[in-house]
Amino acid sequence: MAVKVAKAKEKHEKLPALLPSQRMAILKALSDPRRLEIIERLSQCPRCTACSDLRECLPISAATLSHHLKELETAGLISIERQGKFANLTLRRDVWQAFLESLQRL
Amino acid sequence: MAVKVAKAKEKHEKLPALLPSQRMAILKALSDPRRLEIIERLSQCPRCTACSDLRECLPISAATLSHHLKELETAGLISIERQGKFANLTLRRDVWQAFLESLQRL
DNA sequence: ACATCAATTAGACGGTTATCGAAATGTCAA
DNA sequence: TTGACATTTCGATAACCGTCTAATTGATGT
Repeated sequence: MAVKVAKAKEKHEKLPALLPSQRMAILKALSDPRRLEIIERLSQCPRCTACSDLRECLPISAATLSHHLKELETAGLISIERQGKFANLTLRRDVWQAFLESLQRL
Repeated sequence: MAVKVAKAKEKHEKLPALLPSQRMAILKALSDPRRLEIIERLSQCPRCTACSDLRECLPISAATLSHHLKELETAGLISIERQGKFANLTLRRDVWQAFLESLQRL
């Protein structure tokens, strides 16, 4: 999923512009306060141990958090790297940048 | 409503940063395909005669369009200038710019 | 005054979504 | 193996939201 984006990041290639449908998916994903806060926190930490850390800040159940994370992942904004019991989240800064540019281009 | 923004535009002042609540309101407003398309169209035309023009493009009833316009106005993204029977819409480009910057600042 | 037209409001309906508790899955350590 | 722990999935519930039709408001021209 969203393979091109990951490859482009590794190879320092220029990202293709976001499709309108991808832009819409991201906007929908950002239209919830908890999800926006997750993105904000991920953007501040270079690495963020997942739910464990996030659940200390957000007043939601583990189930709800898991739901939001899946939404963000589906929208392409974060990647979830599972390691044993835990899950590490990272903001996809290249996708985020492409998203901002697609809004600037209007 | 959003008086400071309008004044700042006229006087070429620097806009204050968006409050988190304003940013959230704008994100919510943009999370609907029709509203995003309205913003897109407004950004292309320097002046856009309201519902008359928009309804030719959007497959929605007048009532639904009116609802969406009110949402965009409440979020601060557009201003509606009523002249007799008609309503003229304009994108608040200063608010839009402030919104983009508040996302870049993350 | 009246008819017409643009836009808004009111009210209802159906689909979507955020949320939870409970159960399931999977991992690690003793 | 067994138990504890992190995360996900399931099923249900309540609130929200986009949409419509019908009725209303307000302005214009005859």
